[in-house]
Amino acid sequence: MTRSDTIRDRIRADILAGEWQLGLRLTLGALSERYQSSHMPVREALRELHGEGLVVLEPNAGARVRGVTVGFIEALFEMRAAMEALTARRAAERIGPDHLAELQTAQDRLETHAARGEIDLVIEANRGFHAVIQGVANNPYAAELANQHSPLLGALWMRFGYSGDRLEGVISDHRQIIQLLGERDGQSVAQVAAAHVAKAKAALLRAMRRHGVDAP
Amino acid sequence: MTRSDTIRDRIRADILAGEWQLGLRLTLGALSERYQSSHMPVREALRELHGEGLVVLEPNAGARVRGVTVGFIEALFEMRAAMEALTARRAAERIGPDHLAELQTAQDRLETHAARGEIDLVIEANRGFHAVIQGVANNPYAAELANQHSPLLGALWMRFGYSGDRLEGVISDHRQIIQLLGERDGQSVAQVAAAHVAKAKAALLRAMRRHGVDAP
DNA sequence: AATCTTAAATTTTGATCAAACCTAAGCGCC
DNA sequence: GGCGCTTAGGTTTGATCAAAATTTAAGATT
Repeated sequence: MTRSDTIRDRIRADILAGEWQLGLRLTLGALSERYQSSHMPVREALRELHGEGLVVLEPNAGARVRGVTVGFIEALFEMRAAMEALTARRAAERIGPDHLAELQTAQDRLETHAARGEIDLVIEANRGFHAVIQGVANNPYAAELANQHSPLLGALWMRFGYSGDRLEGVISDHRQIIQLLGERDGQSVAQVAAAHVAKAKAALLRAMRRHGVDAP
Repeated sequence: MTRSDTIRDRIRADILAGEWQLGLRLTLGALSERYQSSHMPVREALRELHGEGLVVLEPNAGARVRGVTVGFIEALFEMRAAMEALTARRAAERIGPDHLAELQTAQDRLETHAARGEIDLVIEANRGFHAVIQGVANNPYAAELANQHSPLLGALWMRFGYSGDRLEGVISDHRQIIQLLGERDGQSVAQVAAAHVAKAKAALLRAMRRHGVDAP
């Protein structure tokens, strides 16, 4: 793990923790002092975060914090819903028994960790579940695009919580997705996948409001 | 326009021109010599191109060219189809007479340039048309994501051509989209928008094959 | 002869320094 | 007194150099 990577993660965590307010200008001097490094790793970290959407860059004017607002979250999840629906539909066309077994394994792991309340492992297992579907869909570039935001999403869940009833919903959705993929019902699985993401959006926004973020 | 910006554009053009083959390792030394600069602007340019999807980065292992293959183009346009459908549906919910007039103006400009065969201005006007729809949809972050690849797409069209019958198809699709947005028929406009992108994908792939790129 | 180890060369990453660029405050001029 | 220019401060961008990591190749050992 390179230095600019760790700095990127720390800046992301600080933004999500509300350390800096929306639109604040992030200067290289301040950041490099805060994280005890030279300017360069900070520069690269900011470009990475720009790719994740957490930071906006303007030429010759540096970087600004993009606030994690309700509008931002809604946009992010709407995009994800569209992508997941697409991926699920494609996966339904190509899935076979071996892939179904793989999917079930990922799901079993997720449920085990859920039962034990190991949130971070649940998040990781969830990523694994969706990675299997992406693999079946055989569209590596689409998967890459969809995963561009996964560190951000993981950090959001860790910060704002992953409630028990949310876990139940995820598990039931996943079971339904496995079922429908097995029946190769692309139309239905696309709808369930989109709804799955929509539920996640609602749950996250609820949790954010509970933490007093961006009330309206 | 900063130096890393121009280098970014030149690298992109060189990749699309087939200057380097798929998977070739791009070393900082070679690139900085080729473009007569130091390492740093090249580094930033490569990170930008990584965001566009033209280059893959691995820690401590530098950058590799991602070939503009059929699979890559298909993935890119499938994502765009999903996004455009989403945006169009949202726009249908919110559009008003003033926005419709704005859209018609953009379309008129596109048709004027098309009649004169000014391809580069057509591409620009086309971006304008879709920008209006994105504005109406009022989802700036989704728009940003969708536009992340627009320099790449523009370069692709410039390189592989924009045939006359393709122009006709674009114009007719756009007219239909305006019509359906005016009727606030979100369901239909989403379908037309998705089909619009699908046609673009087919046209581009045809043009690429004509140029002998990635035959299968 | 093949494989593991080790060392050299190349390459990426990080630090420091110089130059170009925006921002803003102070001064003179109308 | 208000407006525009100039200059000074700070910030981003670019260049150069040092250090860490990786890859390549050669040599020794089994």
